Amino acid sequence: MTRYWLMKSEPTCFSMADLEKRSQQIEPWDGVRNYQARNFLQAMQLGDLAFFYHSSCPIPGIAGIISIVKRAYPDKTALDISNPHYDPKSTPDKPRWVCVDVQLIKKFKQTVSLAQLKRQSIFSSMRLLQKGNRLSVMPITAEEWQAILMLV
DNA sequence: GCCAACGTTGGC
DNA sequence: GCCAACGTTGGC
Repeated sequence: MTRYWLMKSEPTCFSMADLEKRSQQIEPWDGVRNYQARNFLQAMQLGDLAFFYHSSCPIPGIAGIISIVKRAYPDKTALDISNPHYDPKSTPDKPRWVCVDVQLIKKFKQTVSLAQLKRQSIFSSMRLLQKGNRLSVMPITAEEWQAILMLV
């Protein structure tokens, strides 16, 4: 059974438009440095779908749909001392962080904005809208997924 | 730039 | 194990 997720990225760092330009429109989703988010990455199955969310930008919101095309594997950026996400506590023997590969499925013509989601009470229970929520990877229910697609 | 909320660190 | 201090996230 397909499961649904939401994955955040700051577009100045990596955007939907960036993914669109990649070879085969596939990219490792790396740099996650939060244990709860990491555990969600590890739970992802091939073919799971996710919303690509743009954060910390003029119009925060969902920019499109991506698919998990490679299950969790060690995140090499944690071992690279020159990488901003370098973590000295992660080692090749005991990698602490993981990434998955994602592939572009659909880029929305217009972002489904956070403001739009907030306008409808059906979304108020979403983890994304909970006060103080900062998780960069989170599950979405099938109902939430379908309801958001109606806004595209 | 501000600030609330959260996670992590480290002293005790 | 507690908790204050600090760094980060992310909307506004």
